[in-house]
Amino acid sequence: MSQFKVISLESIRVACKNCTLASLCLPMGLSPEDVERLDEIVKRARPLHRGDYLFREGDRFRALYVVKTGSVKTFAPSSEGGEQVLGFHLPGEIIGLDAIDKDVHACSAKVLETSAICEIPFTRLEDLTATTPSLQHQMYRLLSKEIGQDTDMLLLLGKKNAEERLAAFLLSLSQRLHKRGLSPSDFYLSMSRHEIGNYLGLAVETVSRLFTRFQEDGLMCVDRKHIQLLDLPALESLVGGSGQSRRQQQQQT
Amino acid sequence: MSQFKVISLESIRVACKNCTLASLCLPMGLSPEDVERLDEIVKRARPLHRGDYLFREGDRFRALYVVKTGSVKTFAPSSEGGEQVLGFHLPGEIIGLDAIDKDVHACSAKVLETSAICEIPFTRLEDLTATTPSLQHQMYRLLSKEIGQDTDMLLLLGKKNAEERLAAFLLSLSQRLHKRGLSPSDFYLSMSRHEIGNYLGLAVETVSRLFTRFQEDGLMCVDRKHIQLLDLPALESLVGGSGQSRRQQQQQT
DNA sequence: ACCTATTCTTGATCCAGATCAAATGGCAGA
DNA sequence: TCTGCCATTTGATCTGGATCAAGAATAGGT
Repeated sequence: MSQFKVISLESIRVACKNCTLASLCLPMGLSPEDVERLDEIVKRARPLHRGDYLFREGDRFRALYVVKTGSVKTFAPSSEGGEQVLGFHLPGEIIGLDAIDKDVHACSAKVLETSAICEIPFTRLEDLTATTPSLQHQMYRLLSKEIGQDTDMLLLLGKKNAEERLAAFLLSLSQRLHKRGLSPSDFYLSMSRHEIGNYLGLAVETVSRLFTRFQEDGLMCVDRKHIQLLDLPALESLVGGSGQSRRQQQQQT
Repeated sequence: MSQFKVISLESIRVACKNCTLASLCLPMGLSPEDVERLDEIVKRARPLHRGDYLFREGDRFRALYVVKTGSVKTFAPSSEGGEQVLGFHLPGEIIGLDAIDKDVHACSAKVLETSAICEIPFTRLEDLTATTPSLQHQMYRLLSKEIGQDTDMLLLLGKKNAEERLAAFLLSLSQRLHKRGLSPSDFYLSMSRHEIGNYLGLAVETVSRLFTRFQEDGLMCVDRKHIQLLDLPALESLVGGSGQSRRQQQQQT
């Protein structure tokens, strides 16, 4: 029995060098030898299930996590009991970078559907990057990229209306899935309308109404959690801003 | 004349090891020898004036910038001509981390008042961190901290109302100035109401009205750009959320 | 000191999206 | 298959803060 378990774990043993997501993950641009060394510290890719936590707010920071398959949401408690969804993480995306500073997780990470997650002990990674300049550079880029993404989100929450936000959200998913070799126009939403609304700073009802409207306008086809984007260009022009909707605030400060 | 200039530049030559901001900046926690090495690559702390740019959106990324005195705002163009203020940067704070990933600045940085800025060529810094584990760790923490701050901002824009946003903004300034040895309750705002509103996702008029209201409520004293916070605890309880204002959306997704 | 442009303040009105309310539809568990 | 709970949708109403519209206070330039 315990032997079975070992075998089972071995069978799903991570192998960065064979991972189809390598080009999106840390190994990107590393030499084969460097990937080999990285491979040795990556701990496991055990399957987790909907509702499982990778870590909780307040947990000591130990490792970074990479989604191999499935999806994860991160969220932080807001004042007075509610929560703010901080992000949805798809295959190839790294979770936990925000905890390096304080050595404690300030948010929780919860698995949205059955997922395989790689775990990278941070101390060991740090040691490795100290002797592998290309990996160090990769880490800097990764951290920097995260900042850039947060910036995009600030722009979205600060300047865009409901319609633009949902369109941007759908396009973001589309683009990220596409990079992972999946269909950019046909996918499942592993998160609830509630979570989407929370993430985008909108009420559930608004999200629901927008899905309906986008469908009526022929932009997409919605069936429960199954989404088909029928008119990417139109969605892109929606995000661009203006379109025919209300005038935006033109602040030049 | 050119000799004068050289002397002048020399006189303001950065010396991390003597900098009063060292504990907030990169040298934090470095050994004297490491600081010495860092010192050698920091380029200058030339004085800049209101309206000067450290860099503009689209510029090639070359260096990180640290505010020594004064203040800087960073902002990105939003769709349709407006701009989104991304942050205000006070002494000891580092600017440009978001550009490492793409090697191009996605935002612009503009000086708000006469300021002294240190410039740290990134390539040289990166080389240095590769041979100085403590500095590498410092860099990771720095990048991570930036992500954490963006996260806080997402929470603010996604979940807080106008009153809470402005209170949070004032307290943030207060706390940051305090860390720099300045008064936490008496300071000047180097940015306009417009810029504050833009940053917080509010209209100028709303910011102005809130300043008036906070003053009427005895929370603070506003005279043009001169601010005195009279009741820090009250401001903190405002940020906390609830208070007596409208109920918040309690989303547990 | 004077003039002009800009920033800030204050008041009136409007509206996107939140909130409230209720019906419908899925799905997990027995 | 049935039951009950939760997610989603749809409709009606409400409201915080945006927008519109003037003044008032400042700062900068000459």
